[in-house]
Amino acid sequence: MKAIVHIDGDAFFAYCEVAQNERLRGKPVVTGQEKGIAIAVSYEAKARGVSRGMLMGDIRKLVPDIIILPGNYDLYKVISQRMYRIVKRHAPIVEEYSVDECFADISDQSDSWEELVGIARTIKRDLEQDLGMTFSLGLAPTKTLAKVASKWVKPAGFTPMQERDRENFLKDVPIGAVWGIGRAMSAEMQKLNIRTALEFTQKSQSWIEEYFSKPTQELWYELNGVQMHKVGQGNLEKHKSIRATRTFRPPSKNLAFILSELSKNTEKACGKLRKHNLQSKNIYFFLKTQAFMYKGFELKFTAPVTIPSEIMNAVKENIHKIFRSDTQYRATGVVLNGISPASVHQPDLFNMNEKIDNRKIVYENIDAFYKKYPGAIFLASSLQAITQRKKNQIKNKDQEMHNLCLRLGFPYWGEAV
DNA sequence: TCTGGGGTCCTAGGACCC
DNA sequence: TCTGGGGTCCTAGGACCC
Repeated sequence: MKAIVHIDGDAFFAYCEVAQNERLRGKPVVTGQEKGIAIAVSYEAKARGVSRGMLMGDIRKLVPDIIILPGNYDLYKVISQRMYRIVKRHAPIVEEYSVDECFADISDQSDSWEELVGIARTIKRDLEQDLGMTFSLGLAPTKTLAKVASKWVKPAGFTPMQERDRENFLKDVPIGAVWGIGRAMSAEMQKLNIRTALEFTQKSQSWIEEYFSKPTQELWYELNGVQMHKVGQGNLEKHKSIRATRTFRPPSKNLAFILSELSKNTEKACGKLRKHNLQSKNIYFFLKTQAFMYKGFELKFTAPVTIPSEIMNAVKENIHKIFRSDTQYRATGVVLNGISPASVHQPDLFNMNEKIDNRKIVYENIDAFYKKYPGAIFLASSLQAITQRKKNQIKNKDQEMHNLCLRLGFPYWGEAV
């Protein structure tokens, strides 16, 4: 018998804060102070009308005694790792799906449904006792059904879904609420007169194969209780790509400004790359137009890179392939693909290693310095992006550090680096 | 919701090759 | 070789997720 548990932390970031500070318990709490919008909302705050994405100013008006906290992502990560450890005590196969969610395959633990339910309950009890916060769990024959089940009762819910009650659940699930059905697919389903998950599952296999592509076909099987997606044991640490993007306002058609935004994003992405001791070979950079269209270009390096100025030189050479001076852009982004551990050093033919190594040493120093004074160092090519923020009166940590940097007379690191 | 940021996976269609 | 058919590889962009 297939038995998959889906485990979902309730308003995870908010209750991590509560678990760390008992005085917050029972009070309305939101995180996201540094972004100015609510990122996580405790159920006490939800009960009083606060929702995700709401502006902090509006929240204060609505709930004067609200507790607003900045995100503490290191803390959430530590608690997340404890969560995985607890689940792994009871299940051999655990997929770390996101910081607050995981799947566990307990199929082989027992042939009795009652016992499987017992195991899931034990996982829930241990999580809540050890971590001081609540979780919602679903137990079902496939991952997709387990997702439906864990959402059924929230917060602190536990919902077992056996094959025989599957249809009873699915008749009340709007098709757009199913994991894997987004806005576009949802609209298509409406056109085909499919409103609920049950209606979708009742279509014939041949009909599904005619109308939908692979991912949606797999969803059909999953919702019909046939496992298509195994619980993988992948670790979130192994990323395949690293990305940095930023939206700016107002939109711009100024090439120099856009290049400076790309430079900023490149520095950010490379910082993350070096922090994880990785290197990248394929770098994709893109512009996002005001009309939400993307135009991008992929740079392929023969030897892996970790250093922003090398990338920016190539970006500048190629930007004209995607940039149109008559188009307004609202964001830029840089994606590092082809990632490998930095220790795998590819010797290159032209004996450039010495030069590269010197730069690496400089950047090792920069990374150490950055830890002490976040935001204090950046490429000269990022300068315009930073001064633009000043114009926009955006007060944030970066800006403060920039001012501090000016006051203290730190040098800017130019492209000579 | 006129729309943030960081990820993954899929696919149509172009390039290239018999 | 004005022109068929079919395979493979690659990439830009779409769709979805948290």
